[in-house]
Amino acid sequence: MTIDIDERQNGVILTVSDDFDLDRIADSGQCFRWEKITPNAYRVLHGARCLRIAALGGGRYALDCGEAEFRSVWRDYFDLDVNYARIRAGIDPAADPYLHAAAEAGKGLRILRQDPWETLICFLISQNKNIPAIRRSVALLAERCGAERKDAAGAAYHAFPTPGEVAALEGEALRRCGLGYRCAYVHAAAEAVRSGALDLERLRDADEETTVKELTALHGVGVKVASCVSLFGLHHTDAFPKDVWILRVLAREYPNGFPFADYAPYNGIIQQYLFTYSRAQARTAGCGESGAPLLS
DNA sequence: CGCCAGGGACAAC
DNA sequence: GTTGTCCATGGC
Repeated sequence: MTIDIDERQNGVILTVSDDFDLDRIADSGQCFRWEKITPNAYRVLHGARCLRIAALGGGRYALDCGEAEFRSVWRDYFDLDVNYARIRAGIDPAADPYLHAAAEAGKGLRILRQDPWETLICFLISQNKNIPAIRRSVALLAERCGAERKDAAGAAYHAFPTPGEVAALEGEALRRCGLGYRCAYVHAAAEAVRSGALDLERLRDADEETTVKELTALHGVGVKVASCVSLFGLHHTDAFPKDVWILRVLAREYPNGFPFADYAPYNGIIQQYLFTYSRAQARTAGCGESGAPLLS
């Protein structure tokens, strides 16, 4: 696997030999602030930053940032030092044809290294919402209290708000972001991070048991949301969030249990293939499968 | 309109 | 430990 950078006048040209499909990542339910701006380009909002990235075909991408910013920020964010094709190759099609099909269908997915604070708030908001509704609430929150900035093209965007900015919001202002009963959860989490009572950076190198224990101490954070923060915000690639779609797959395809030992420490990446495959199949199958009961 | 959503708190067994 | 109910709101 190789990545190459070619600096141009208004950005860089990135060439990647590994899995990297912008549409698959944007629709994977791990990030909620990617905006599709043309059929093959996105505006990617990450913390206080914004990047335009366009797929040119043949593993080439145009990014509107300088080489230094690419090396210090975006290379890490897109997880470009991890070889996803090699991880997919570890799936034995004979041993698990279903997972193999899911990984083939999900080829191009990567687990972004998002900011843990932003990830915590996004997944706190995510509970009992569908993905379009999560996007909407997160965008409203950023518009409400995130600093207004300009991207490289001069277009405005809002930075993801800081813990202090969210903690300072009045209850009514939070409620207008469509947060419903999650308002108190979001406010308390912001205060915990602002005050230092919760140190997310310290969890980067913590084991999974410690991570889940500390995160679930927050009101409104259960094991599933904690696992999402772990996987998408702390890059603990073995974390395995179980939402309604994954529970459905586990019940239907793995009635005797999922073989986690076979894929450690990449069960989180495997989980992402199963998640997107499950949702894609429900959509193509029409309304038959999607409403199926969770068990049997 | 009714059902569902990248769930979790809480009470009741 | 497991199960049922409720939560506020929007997508489809």
